Amino acid sequence: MAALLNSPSHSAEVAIHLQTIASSLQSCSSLKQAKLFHACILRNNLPQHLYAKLLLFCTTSPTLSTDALDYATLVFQQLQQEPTIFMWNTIIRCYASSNTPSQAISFYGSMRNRGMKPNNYTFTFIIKACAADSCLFDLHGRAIHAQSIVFGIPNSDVHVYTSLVNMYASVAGGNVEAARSLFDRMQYRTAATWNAIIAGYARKENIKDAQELFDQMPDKDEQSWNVMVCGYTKIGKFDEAGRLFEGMPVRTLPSWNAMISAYVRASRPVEALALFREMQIVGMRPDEITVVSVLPACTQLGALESGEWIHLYVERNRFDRNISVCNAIIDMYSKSGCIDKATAVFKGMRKRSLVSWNTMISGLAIHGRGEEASQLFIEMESEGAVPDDITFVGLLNACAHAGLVERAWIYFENMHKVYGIQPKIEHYGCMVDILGRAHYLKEALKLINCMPFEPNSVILGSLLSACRTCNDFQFGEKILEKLVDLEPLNPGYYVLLSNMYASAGRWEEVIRVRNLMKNRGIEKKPGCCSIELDNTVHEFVVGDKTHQQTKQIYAKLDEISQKLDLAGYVPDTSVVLFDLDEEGKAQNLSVHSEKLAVAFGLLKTRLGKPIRVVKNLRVCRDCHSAIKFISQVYSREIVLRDCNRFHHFKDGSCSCNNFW
DNA sequence: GTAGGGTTAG
Repeated sequence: MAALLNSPSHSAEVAIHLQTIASSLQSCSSLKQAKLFHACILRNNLPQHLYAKLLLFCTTSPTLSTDALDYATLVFQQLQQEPTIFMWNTIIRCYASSNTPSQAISFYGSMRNRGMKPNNYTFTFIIKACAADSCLFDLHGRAIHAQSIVFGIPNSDVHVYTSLVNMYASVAGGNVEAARSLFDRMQYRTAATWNAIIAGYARKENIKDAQELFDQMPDKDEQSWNVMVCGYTKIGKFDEAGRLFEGMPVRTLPSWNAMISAYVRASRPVEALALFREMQIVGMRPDEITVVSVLPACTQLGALESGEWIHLYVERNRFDRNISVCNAIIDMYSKSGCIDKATAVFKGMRKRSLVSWNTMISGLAIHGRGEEASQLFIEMESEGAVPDDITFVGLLNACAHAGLVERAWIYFENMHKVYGIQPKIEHYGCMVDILGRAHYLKEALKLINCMPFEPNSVILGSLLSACRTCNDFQFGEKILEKLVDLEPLNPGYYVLLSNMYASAGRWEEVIRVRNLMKNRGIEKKPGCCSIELDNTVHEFVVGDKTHQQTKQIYAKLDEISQKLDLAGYVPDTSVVLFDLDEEGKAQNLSVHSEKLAVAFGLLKTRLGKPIRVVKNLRVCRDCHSAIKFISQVYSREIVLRDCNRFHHFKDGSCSCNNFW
């Protein structure tokens, strides 16, 4: 090829090489090579049909990069002659499955303007584009269906009609009934047609019709089973899904991926990880999708060891070129307490998406690294990334966890003024939170009053914590009652209310609230802590005695308690809900899930290794103070994730500066 | 020389 580039263009010589070029293009594997061929075509003034080959190559490489797509577009736009229908189809097909399907429709528009008549291939591609985006469907879906009839596509065309069935059945604003009536009128159907309509029913959580068609389907293929598995997981019927999964003739990679992602979506990370391990035992190799699906399971659990293992797997298999994979790893590390590792992955990425920046900024925020988050935002802008509303949630959270009131105001005002993003209720929530923590209760109220939304439970919740910070019990009580009205089944508010009365010593009120809960059948969500050791997650609730090593754990607790006494720790009994005497309260505190998990961590890990604990609720005030002491007395770094943020305990203090 | 359906995303 290089020889062809340099040699003078003798038409005879070129003709000899034509065949070579055409066949090489098919096996050519990099964009760089494609460019070389392009140069070759230009240099030798080779015929137009080779451009078709070139386009085809650029757009069918196994992982279609945006670079290849951009390049193909350039080639297409610079064609000297009018493109053939094949070329139009090639470029449209490519955009239909890209992340900008609207471009496919634009190209179709130009094609029509230039008088080119679409064929059956064209329709499958533009229908696919409409199926990918509900806005596109709303704008063009039905019109394109009508045009297919105008241009003479018969309903015996199984490809076009399957695409149509899929479009109506899958798009958010479509309807399965329209898809069904097309399906019923089709002369020929393939497995793809059946799967499309069954998936449509399953997506709409109409498992009955899905199952009925599945039972009628003549030749089921592997995908048919996957569709049903997904359908059952979607409505929470994991037993049924599991039975299908176990019983299907062939379990393909998507089958495993479907089950794993379903468990993760249902917040059942333990089962997701178990399946992930099982698939490797049976010799199924995880791909990028598996990894993106399973990583949030590690994130949910704070299961750092499993997460690290997956990171290693990603590097070995070169999945780290995939932006989504990296984003999931960054999120896993930052939510598992390793913000520095998250930063390292972020820095190592060759290309980043908006999600990458947002994930990193939110990660820094939950670790209280407000300055670094702000710095990253500057870097983000200098690299030309455009922030969205989620970026600002991250930035405001960063200010909240670091107590940066002034900076928060600037972001809040600029988001509309400079970036044209209307603040949503979550942004107001962040601001109320920030103002409240800084004791600006009046300003917080003022902001709520001029907000264009009705205050929801999040806003009221932030206001409530502001009342606690400012010790305004009367106002706090009012807000709480409103919250209990707003969400009468949320146990958290009753507990808060009860706590508030308890700390004021108003025990009759405490009993009244607790009876209210009882009468309404509401149970307090039990606080639960988990700690991962040797790839196993151990869970503890208050006063837990179910662990195999309970005896040792309680002995360790005794030892801790003695050492803490000597160090000057005094239990903060104001946090106890019940009307116990002081000794009883201290007893209750000493077996909180946080302390059990930390005791177990001290027992089972060697000196110098940080102890990582995850709590499902907010960390208790007394445990927070006790763990500070433990970090000093035992010279141990303890990283605790609660439902809001991270606490890094070291040498007797915590990274949150007592803000949480 | 192009086609249809299933699995991911803060």
